[in-house]
Amino acid sequence: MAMTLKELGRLAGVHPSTVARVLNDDPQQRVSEEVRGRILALAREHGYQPNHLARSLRTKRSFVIGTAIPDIANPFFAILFRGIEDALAASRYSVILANTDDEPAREQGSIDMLRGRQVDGLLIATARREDPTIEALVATGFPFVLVNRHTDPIPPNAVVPDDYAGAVAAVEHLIGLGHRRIAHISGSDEMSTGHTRRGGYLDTIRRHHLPADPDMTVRGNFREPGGYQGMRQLLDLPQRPTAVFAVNDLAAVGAIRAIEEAGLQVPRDISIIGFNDLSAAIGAARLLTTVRLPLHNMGKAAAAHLLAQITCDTVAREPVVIPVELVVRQSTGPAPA
Amino acid sequence: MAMTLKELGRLAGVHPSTVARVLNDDPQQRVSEEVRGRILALAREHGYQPNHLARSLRTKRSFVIGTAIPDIANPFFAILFRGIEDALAASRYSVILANTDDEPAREQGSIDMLRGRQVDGLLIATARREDPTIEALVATGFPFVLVNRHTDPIPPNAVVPDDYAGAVAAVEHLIGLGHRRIAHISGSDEMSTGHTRRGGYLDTIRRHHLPADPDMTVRGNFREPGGYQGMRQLLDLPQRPTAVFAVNDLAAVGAIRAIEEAGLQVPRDISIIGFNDLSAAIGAARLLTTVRLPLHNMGKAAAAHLLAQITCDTVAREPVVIPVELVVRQSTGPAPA
DNA sequence: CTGAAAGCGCTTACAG
DNA sequence: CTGAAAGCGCTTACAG
Repeated sequence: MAMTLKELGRLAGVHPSTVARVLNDDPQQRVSEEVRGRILALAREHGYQPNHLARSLRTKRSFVIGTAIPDIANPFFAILFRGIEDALAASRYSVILANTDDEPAREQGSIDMLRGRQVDGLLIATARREDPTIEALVATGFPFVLVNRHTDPIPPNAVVPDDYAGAVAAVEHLIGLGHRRIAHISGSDEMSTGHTRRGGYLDTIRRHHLPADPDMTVRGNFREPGGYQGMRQLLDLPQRPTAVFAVNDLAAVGAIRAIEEAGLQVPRDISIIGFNDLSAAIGAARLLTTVRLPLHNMGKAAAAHLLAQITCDTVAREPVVIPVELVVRQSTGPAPA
Repeated sequence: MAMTLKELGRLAGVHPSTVARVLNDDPQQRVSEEVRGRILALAREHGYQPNHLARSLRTKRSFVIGTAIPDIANPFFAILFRGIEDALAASRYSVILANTDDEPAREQGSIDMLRGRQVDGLLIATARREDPTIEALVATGFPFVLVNRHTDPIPPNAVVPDDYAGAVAAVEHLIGLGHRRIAHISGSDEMSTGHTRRGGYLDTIRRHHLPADPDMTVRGNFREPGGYQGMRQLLDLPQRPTAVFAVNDLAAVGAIRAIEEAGLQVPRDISIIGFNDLSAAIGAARLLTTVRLPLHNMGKAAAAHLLAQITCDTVAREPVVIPVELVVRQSTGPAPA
């Protein structure tokens, strides 16, 4: 049986509301030192822990944030989530996590569940560019922020990577190395990340008047097997690319596997560049040239953005676009002669 | 403003308790079809979601489980946690996660925070063999289960890998390949996993009358850099081992990196075996011989064990020991002549 | 079949 | 400086 204010009041011989005042350090009204000391001692002795449920019901603030994530077992989202949890814990918030496996019905179900649990706000990493669930959420005025992926057009309550600049930097790096047949293993066009990176790739190819052969873009899925399959397709082309921009590191790792299986070498025969820089998490990406995204920081920034919205009751005016940075390692090199 | 029972009652022209009865499908007392239909329609129309806070306060069941994890960004714990979340979600429980970074003070703080939030039980993946925080928790009678790591001696409310059998199988595999100088890169002896695996290694070495040189056990830390450093130590030995049992896959990957950096080859010069089988998560472990632990299932089993304890109000009589299985891949081979 | 009331453990405006 | 009361949104035993 957990200790309550009422019981503590009984033991101290005072009214429960007096106990509440000293335990909450109520700035309005002073309590005599004698009573305060007695209560504090009793609370410590019995290890009193306030019941957050009751407090939340009364104050209408739960200090819990809900997070919808495609899959916490994916290292990308695990690191993002760690950033979120770190920032939230520092502000005394807790987080309830729901995995959606990128199924729209589960995104909807998770958001309903989380709101039923009276979370103070939502961090959503599952947005598709067209997302009726999120459109409906906007209409309710409930506080939330989109992280990593945004709906179209980008709303002010979003914290996302600079996908476009990153894609441009990646492709220009390859062009700078002399490559002209540059392919792209894309993600899904339903997500802003996949769509924007593909756009950056295409624009850069065209701006440099390189061949924009439709065969040079193959569809992956943000995961290792998608990169592997995509690369196999590219290797089967009559004229294969000399360089590939993969939508993320996992796809790049899959592509490298396909290349090595085909008896070719990276970067001697084909250069590969990824996106995110998960080298610290996935050993296979240790030597990968990539576009570094400060993932843990992006999580912290998203949490901060949401807390600002909740506590200041203001709506953000601008999305936060996280800068990315080219990291040249050993998977890219000069175009073969 | 969220819809409440009271408001719904007002709209339907009935008492709030009647609304509660139909929405909760109260089996005790029947409600007329007419009233029931009216209420159901209204609830749907207004998207009524019950307030879990209020319900939990009243019923003293929050349907929330607290989980203490060293670091969700570590793929091992991310996969374990995914199993936990899957099992919990299937039973309509939510989970609040706290990262402790293996700091005892944060384990204590997390458990206090979680209990303050009135979770129905705790899943603890941060136990040390001697753990005053957990000892104190036992004394309170609060429901919890230890997962992956246990306090000593192993309590009934634990779900852990068969560390001992796995270590024995790993070392016997190496012995079967003809190795006699077999080293161990250990984890920490403060954790049951590290301690038990080291015990299994030593016992097996001795049972087969192989040299049990103290230099053959080096201390790692369950992570890649620990494996790397440990292997460097082993390579510096006057007589280096021909095979190494690493406490887990991450350490094994680090060991392989050290071996390759030294210009040697796996398994031609040195065989390496890991533990866990994270090959699906970390590409670098793709070809690693290891002891497979069904991690996702262990998470599910731990959650089930806890839910049984909560709903049946019975205390488990036996710990659950998850069987492990040797997976032979390409990092182990015959001892060099 | 439905209403009225009590109470979960807090917070907080109102008295005195 | 402290008490008494109301109320957050539910559930549930008690009436009728």
